[in-house]
Amino acid sequence: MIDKKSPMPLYFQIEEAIKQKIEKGEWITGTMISSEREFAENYEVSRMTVRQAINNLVNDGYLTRQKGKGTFVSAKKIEQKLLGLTSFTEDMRSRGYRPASKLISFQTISANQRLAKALEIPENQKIYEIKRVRLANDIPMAFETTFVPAQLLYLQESHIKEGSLYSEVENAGFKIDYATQSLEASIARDAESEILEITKGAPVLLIERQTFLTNGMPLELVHSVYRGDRYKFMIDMKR
Amino acid sequence: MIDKKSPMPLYFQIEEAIKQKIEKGEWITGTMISSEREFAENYEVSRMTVRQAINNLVNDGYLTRQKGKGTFVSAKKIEQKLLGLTSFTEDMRSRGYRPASKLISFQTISANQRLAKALEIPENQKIYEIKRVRLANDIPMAFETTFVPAQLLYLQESHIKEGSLYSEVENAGFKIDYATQSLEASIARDAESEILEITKGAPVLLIERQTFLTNGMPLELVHSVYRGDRYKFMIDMKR
DNA sequence: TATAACTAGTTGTCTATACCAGTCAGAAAA
DNA sequence: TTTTCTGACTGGTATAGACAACTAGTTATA
Repeated sequence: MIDKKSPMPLYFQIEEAIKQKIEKGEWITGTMISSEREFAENYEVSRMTVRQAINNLVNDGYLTRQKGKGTFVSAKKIEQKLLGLTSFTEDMRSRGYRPASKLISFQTISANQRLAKALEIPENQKIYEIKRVRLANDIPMAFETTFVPAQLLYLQESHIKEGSLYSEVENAGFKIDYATQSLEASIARDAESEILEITKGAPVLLIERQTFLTNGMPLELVHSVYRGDRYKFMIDMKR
Repeated sequence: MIDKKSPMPLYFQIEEAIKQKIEKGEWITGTMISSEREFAENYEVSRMTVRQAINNLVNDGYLTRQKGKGTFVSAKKIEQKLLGLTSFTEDMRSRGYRPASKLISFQTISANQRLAKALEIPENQKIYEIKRVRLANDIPMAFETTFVPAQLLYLQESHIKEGSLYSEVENAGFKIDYATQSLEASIARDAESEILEITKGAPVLLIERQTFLTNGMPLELVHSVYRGDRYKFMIDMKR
């Protein structure tokens, strides 16, 4: 259950164990979980370690504490879904599609004024330009161009083809923090209509996303052209 | 500085002290703050107490930790802007436009199957249908159709014309909690192109929003058609 | 000169313990 | 029977210390 020799921190293992019980429905909303002292005894760890695990779950909204009473499973929150800063892959999976990508081009270019500003780097600095077609069940869904400052991490074509960009980012020790997006309706241009296999003049959804790391540095600028006939952008917002 | 006799927890006092330095600009973005051991010594508390204070500030986005290096002041927080569940009026104001509305029609209709489902009411129940043109600096920006269950609150044409729908909702003692939205690109149909003063076939952004109250009841279903050439939907998301 | 080992500093994890502050049920007192 | 108190539970705060993992600069070594 809990492996004291594992390189994973004990509190993290406990955290995952509790999270699983909740997500598997074993502990439903309102269930009072074991007390901190009970956990400590069962897992043979100190109470403070249990508290660290529970703290994280409280912060993530899985649990709520009540002094003198106990710790309870929260109502399943929209917030998990909320504000989903998701990748194309996650997004499509959650819709029940099989996501895939086709790399169109991968090259290193010099930042023009607009890119330099968006990525907060000096002009003419090197950046990667990644062009991909995004597929859902083998049907073209979007044409995506990603710009990443080359100084931030070293990328090769194989990284893009085999893994996701975001896993490379995490390998490099960075963490994604937030993004600002803009969405607008437009009309497919020649090149886009061909790649997306739609007629010229068909409606498309243009999405531009700027992603930031926890240290405040911009990670990427992504320009996407989604097929208007196949893609709906879904979002939940809380007051 | 820190009052050990105060009923306020020590970690909370330390938390506030650090937060103040950041908010007053004394510690700017990127500043490395004192190490946990230094704080502990200065304040004459244990390191774990300092950690609790810093933990909270990290969770709130004020600080970021880097193992082996130190703890640093984060880039400006964006959470306030985040999560904007805003009305058209607020949205336009924040962009520097002068918002206005023109009421096209106001009537009571019976819920068809789709509306009944979206508003979680029995079929054929009465609902208000409000059609409005939304203007920014007197230029048509969107054509909006709102559906509200009549049982929820009593509405008159004057309410819509003079005040906002949301203020009526609050007067009735309800509180808006969250909304789910979908956005997609499309093409202006005849009626829409006329009202929005654009050519037929011009790109438009279709936004459908379902708003829920704190008690979980749906308040409204809003279907909007925004001009693709004038409107960009902006959103910030946090990981 | 280049490389490896060391060192002092940082945050990260974990322990064992203590006492405080609410909650609630059952025992004792009215 | 009703009220009050007590005790055993809950999470909340705080301590002092230990060692691990990582960073960056310095020193010793090949």
